[in-house]
Amino acid sequence: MTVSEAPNVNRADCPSRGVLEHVTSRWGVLVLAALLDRPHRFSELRREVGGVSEKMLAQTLQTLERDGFVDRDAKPVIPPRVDYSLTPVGREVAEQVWTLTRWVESKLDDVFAARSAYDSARAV
Amino acid sequence: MTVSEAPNVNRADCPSRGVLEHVTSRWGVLVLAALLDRPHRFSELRREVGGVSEKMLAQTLQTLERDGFVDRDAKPVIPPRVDYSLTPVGREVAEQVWTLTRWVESKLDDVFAARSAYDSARAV
DNA sequence: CAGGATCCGTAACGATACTG
DNA sequence: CAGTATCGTTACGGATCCTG
Repeated sequence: MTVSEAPNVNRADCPSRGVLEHVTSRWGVLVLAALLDRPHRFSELRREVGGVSEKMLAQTLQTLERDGFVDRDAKPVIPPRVDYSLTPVGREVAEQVWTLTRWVESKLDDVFAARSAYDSARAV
Repeated sequence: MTVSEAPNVNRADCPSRGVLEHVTSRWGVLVLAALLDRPHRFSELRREVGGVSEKMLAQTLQTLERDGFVDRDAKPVIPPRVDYSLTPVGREVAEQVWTLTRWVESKLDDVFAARSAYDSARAV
């Protein structure tokens, strides 16, 4: 857990940075959380995530698919039907991220209290 | 865009989103990782993180301090000396984020393999 | 229905200069 | 040394239109 054990990690251009960014991005966490529940179609995800544009949802899904976290199953039917689900490794990340998210939520009260203290200490 | 339809936690404007963003941001993770090792001064952090501008480091530290994750100890001396360290709750987040980061790194090979497969499948 | 292509505004970021 | 202030750029995200 010490940084000195992995010095190269502490760099902005570390390759893990990109992956971490993908799974913790604004829409990434929400998509992973939704897929953690069950597979979803494109429009289902759009509705469940809420507030995401088509462009960003498609982009998010593509990067997650490319990283090997999401499986895309496009059925050759009319009208098109595409199902998204988590790969085994994708399920692992999703659970980690979701755990972190839950933890953050459990500490929200502390955070808000800290913010109030911080703000009132500066409000002259 | 009506987000109000979204029933569960899966909402873009969820309050935990902001906090999560702060601790998983580009510089946030690196600052937390550095402070997990030991307290640092401002310029120490700048050197250790590497590639961060003064502006972004200051901003990152302020956000983390406001959320109650980082403690700022400014000593009234000339020249100024400011030490940053993790609060108890800050240490918890830092460990969580650091765990996630290491996990991502342990899966980097899989990710790169998945990317190669994805790219070569489209290169045609 | 699923997504590509395009246009465009904002705000995040970096570099620099300046201050207590 | 530890920041703040200002400015220019970029890239991210949203809205819209279009297609298989």
